[in-house]
Amino acid sequence: MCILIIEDETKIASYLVKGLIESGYTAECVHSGLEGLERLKMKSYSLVILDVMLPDLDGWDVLKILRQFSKVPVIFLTAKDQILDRVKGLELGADDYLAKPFSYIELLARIKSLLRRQQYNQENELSIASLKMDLTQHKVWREDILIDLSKKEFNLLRFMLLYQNEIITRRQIASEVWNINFDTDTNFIDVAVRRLRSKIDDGHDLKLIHTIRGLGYKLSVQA
Amino acid sequence: MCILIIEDETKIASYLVKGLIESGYTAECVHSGLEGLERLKMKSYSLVILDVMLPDLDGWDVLKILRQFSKVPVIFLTAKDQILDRVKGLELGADDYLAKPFSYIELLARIKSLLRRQQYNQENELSIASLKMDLTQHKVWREDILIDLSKKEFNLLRFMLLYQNEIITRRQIASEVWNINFDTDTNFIDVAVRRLRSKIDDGHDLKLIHTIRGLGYKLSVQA
DNA sequence: CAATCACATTACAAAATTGTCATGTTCACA
DNA sequence: TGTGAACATGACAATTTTGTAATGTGATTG
Repeated sequence: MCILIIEDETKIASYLVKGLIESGYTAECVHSGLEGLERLKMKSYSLVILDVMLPDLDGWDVLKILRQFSKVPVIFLTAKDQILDRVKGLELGADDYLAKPFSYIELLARIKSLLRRQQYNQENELSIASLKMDLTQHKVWREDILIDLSKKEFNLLRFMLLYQNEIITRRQIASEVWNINFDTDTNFIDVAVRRLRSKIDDGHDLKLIHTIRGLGYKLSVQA
Repeated sequence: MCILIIEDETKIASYLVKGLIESGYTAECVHSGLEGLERLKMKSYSLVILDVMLPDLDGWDVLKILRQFSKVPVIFLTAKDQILDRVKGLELGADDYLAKPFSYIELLARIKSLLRRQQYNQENELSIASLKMDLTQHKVWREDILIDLSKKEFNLLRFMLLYQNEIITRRQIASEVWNINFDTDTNFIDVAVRRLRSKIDDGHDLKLIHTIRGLGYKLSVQA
């Protein structure tokens, strides 16, 4: 949890660093936009607090360049009555704003909430056609409709998505999804596939799970 | 899915770009280490194919600098009999190797597998003390021992981890984990917490789930 | 074209999950 | 110190998930 502060007013900067460290974060501070970008390229931070008024590049430019290589959340510090600039910042991809002078308590609350949102929303998606899986939230949609899958169904579908457009054998499925590395005489995989189909393919014209006779199954748009 | 090729032999480079594009990837190519680093700073790639023999910086140096700001998977192209260098590359964080001359089919297989591993392993962890949760793999450990949680138990624990060190009320839990936004007269949350405790705290001296009498619960090291 | 093989489908039962309730325990305060 | 409120715990039942087995269906092959 390291926070980078880009702020040229040393009073404010050291006040922030001190406060954040007391609050349990690691905090570093630089006093110009270029220095800030340099640091951000070399090290990964959890969050950036960025002042608009800076000696070399201004905050907007820093943000614009930053967004070309990083999605790190940014809290902007703007002067009191630059409300109009909010639009500008939003377009560039800042995540939050705070007008100077600001209350430390409020800043801390925003940091907390931003880090939490960040952690939660790190999108980690697998998809094919209209089928989407969010690995982090453990959710699946077909045509944007949320589908409730059981644990085994979810794991099976994740495996199929990972190997989409490739034929996967029952043996592979048994090994990866059930951790069973020998052949069984039952058809539990067929049944599992059936159940998955009933949830993601039944009622749709475009089927995604295809049977490859004699080999196994394949998740793909075309059979 | 954009792949960056850093390779000074233009013949090999253009052969690779052509092949990868035919295989459905987007591919870009630069002919020196410095150029490569420049690109990698400015844009995010899914994978890098990096030749060891380069005109300015050699592959090892490129990798060393790259690893300071990026975790992008790298496949190394080394000359035939530099087996010893494998160790060197491993230490620096390369993900795979291929000895020149290489077969395109083999390269493609390695790319596929690397991208897959990458997608699967994007670690997305929440943790406190010896308790770890991997959101992507949907797994939980205490003291590195895997713990099997039910869906509700997992969601409850995720919520607690997200709000660790803060007091969370039954009302909040009901809302976030059960999507119940009114008060019920039953104690189902108490029971759920009990079940979670039995899996993550029972048998450990250091308890992580604390009751805050009159308010709710708190996940933390200190009560 | 019939026999067989591979897979689909359904039904059933075992196991796991989840919510409810009754009862036990602990804590705070009178 | 005793009493009630707040919480813990264990038992139960409803529900869901999961594996097994029997039967149905369609494709392939001799």
